[in-house]
Amino acid sequence: MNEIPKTYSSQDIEGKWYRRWNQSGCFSPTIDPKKKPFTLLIPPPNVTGILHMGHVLNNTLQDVAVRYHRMTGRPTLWLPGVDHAGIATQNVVEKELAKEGKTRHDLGREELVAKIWRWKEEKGGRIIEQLKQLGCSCDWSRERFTMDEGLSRAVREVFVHLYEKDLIYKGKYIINWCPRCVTALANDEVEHTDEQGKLWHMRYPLADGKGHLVVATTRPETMLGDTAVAVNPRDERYAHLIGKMVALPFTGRQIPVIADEHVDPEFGTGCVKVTPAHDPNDFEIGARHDLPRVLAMDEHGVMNAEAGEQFEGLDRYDCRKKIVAMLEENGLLEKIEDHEHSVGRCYRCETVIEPYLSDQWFVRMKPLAAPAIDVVNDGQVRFVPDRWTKVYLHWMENVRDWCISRQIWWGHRIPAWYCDACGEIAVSVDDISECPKCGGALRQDEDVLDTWFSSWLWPFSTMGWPERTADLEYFLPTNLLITAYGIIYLWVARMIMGSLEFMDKIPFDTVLIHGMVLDEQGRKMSKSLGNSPDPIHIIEEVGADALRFSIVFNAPRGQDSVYSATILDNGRNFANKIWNAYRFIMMGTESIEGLPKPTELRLELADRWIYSRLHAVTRDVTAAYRTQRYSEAAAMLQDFIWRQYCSWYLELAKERIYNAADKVGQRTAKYILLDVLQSSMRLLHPIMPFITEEIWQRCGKRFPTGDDMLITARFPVADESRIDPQIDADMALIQETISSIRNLRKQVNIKPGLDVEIHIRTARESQNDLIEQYGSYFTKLARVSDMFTGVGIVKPKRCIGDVVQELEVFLPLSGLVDVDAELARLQKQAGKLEQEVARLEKKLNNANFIERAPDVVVEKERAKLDEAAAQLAKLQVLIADMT
RNA sequence: GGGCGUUUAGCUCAGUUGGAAGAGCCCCUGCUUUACACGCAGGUGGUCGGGGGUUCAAGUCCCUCAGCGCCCA
Repeated sequence: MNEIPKTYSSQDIEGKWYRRWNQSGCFSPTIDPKKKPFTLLIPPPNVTGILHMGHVLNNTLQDVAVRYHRMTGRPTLWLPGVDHAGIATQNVVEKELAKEGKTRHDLGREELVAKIWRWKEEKGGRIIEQLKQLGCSCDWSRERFTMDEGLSRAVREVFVHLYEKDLIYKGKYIINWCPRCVTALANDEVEHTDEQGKLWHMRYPLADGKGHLVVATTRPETMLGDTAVAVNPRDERYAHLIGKMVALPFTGRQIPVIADEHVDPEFGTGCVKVTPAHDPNDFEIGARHDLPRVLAMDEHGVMNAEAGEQFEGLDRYDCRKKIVAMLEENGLLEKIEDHEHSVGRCYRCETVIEPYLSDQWFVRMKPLAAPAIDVVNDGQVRFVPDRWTKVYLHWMENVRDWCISRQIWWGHRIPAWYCDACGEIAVSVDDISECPKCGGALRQDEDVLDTWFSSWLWPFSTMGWPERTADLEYFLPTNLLITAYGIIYLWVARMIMGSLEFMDKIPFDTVLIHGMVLDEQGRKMSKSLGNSPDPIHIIEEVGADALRFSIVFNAPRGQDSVYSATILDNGRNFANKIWNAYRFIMMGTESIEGLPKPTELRLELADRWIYSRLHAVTRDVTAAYRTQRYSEAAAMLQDFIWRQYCSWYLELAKERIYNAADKVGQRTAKYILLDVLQSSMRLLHPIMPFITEEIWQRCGKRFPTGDDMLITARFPVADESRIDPQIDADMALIQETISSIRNLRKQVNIKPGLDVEIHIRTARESQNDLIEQYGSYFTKLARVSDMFTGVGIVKPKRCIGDVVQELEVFLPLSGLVDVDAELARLQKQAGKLEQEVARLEKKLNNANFIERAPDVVVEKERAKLDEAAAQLAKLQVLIADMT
């Protein structure tokens, strides 16, 4: 048996098991109408994505959920896929083009799209392979891509459906515009940071020549697009100005002073310049007051003819300089203040976003939001932790229309056609070439749809919709969605709306929101910072199991978690510990023939105790898995396997394993070691799938369970009748006494190999019986050669002592004792007890406490006081004897 | 500006219905004990951010202040 290596090596094991699982078909559920399925949808990663720590956390949690539920016998589906990530993917390919000195316009639309497809086939979806290395048990036979034929069909169906219901419209609106990428951006593609800027206070002369007013702005160049000045209607300072005209400097235009509720009188001067074409708030003010929209800039951020001759052709920042200089010259600059404000930048190229008025397609969100609010309010869809419900509802109740068009080529082209002859706009699921109205030629809209416009259909498009499929019938609504809080609005909320609109069903009933993985400095891990370690390197070094365990252990429910290399030690060490427990059992039980029947076992205290603990941990871990408290499950299992099974049970079992004279004892210990190990592997499998499968398979040769593979084996069911408080208490007394003896030995530096004599004064006969019956435990774990126990036992003359529960433990000494050190130890212990006693006495002397606290609590406190007082008295005797 | 979260051992963080605190890592001591030094045994270490309140009793509920973080505007 020496071929079992001393150190666990994940290298050969992980790939081997992944292939076997995959080949066995167990990742694909069998549809069984009699059984309730468990279904989980992957948040599709980008086709350009590579695995980072956030993915590791997100997908490990999903795999834990999936593996747990699969083991409970439910047909379990984890439906995987990737999305086409419009802007990101096109950018990757355009960058390659740029190296050749070309732009997309050199290739043309068709060729560029073909090139991106080729890139996708060759290099895209690498993350899928990486998820496999992590151990994700997705049903790869159902893998989807948002630009698959079926999903593309779904996108068109939805577009047409919404257009026909007047829920999609085309219009001019302010959107996030990147002048460098020359496209609209989704909200999530804009990164906001607080930056130090300036607030310019500008004087706008009144048209009647009677003075001026002052407006403050962070973007002076936008004044060229101003079409009004707004004040709050309740602001008495400016009431007299409302309705007057202002002479807008440098433009020759006169603009009105208007009153609008949304103006904050406290901000700046209380007068706000209104630029409807260049600011989202101003756009809304403009809409309310029917103001003209002057677009003073082109799509590249360069001032256009509307800006006036002297500014046309200037870059927006050059224009800003010029405006400020001219204001100064003309005495129109009141003052400049430092001002910290939020600046939006393109997440890809970091160019400052320009709020920009342009022609875009929108989805009307209010009508879709209403039912999606209801299903959350009435509990059909539940967020975990609950506080995210408020975040969701707040967004939903203030939802704005969704800009779905993007000025790029990679994605679902908008299925709208324009007839130049008659001006008709036709929308169609299938491509059309003739105007349905006049028969004239058509040209298709150049834009593509936002990637989220396909992602929001994910719950049903992946299952075959618009076809009516068996999958849809069986698996929808799905059960659990696990995702980070960053995409509650962008994805989660929209899926709820989409599913209700198109399927008339909720997409899932539980949404588990987890935190972000931060680096050691508390920063979000991101590609641009380059602060995420490569999880694949980690897997190659310590194994996926170690990574998974560490990350789950470290990620409490709903909180951000910090990743650093040191948290990996925990998982790696734990894997190694499990491996060595297995190794010992195999080596130790090698020569023991066969297995006893359960009825032939001769159970002793430690056996009953480890089963009591096993059933308790099974109960608790089951509850944790079911309620998505995965880090708690990890902690409970580590404590059970390491602290209880390895440190106590396994050590105690050694005596019987090595005692060939007692066959029954030997076979009993072997049986229980194997039984508890294989049960533990079942409990731990969802979190550490590879090592548990490997060990469980190897154990199975000696301890057959009838199951083929652990991945599909039954998850243990707790038998609470085997959780025995009396056994637990007896065992605790012995454990504490052993710890006490070890402490005493250490106190006087007795060599670990040396046997000692121990005297124990007990409080009751039953305790004598217990300790004497299990004297061998003391021999083994505390190196006790002779033990004297009894209620009336005399304290040895030269000894040190300790108090455990109601027991007094004495260790006789032959040599000298360091009296001072020993006194210090006892006095420290006594000091703690004195505090405890004082505290409890105070409490119990409080009439209010006795009167108002529940009787059980009072009784408990009284018992605590009795025990503490008794212990203290015994310690004081020991101290007195020392002096 | 609005909202949410967070502040517990040197570090990273647990702590489900209120009954005086735990883990991992670190640190100190001893150990090649025939599973494991990625280990074993023993040990040090916390006025649970400050203040106030409710309660017989608060890390746990309420108010307030401060720091940090995130989301929305």
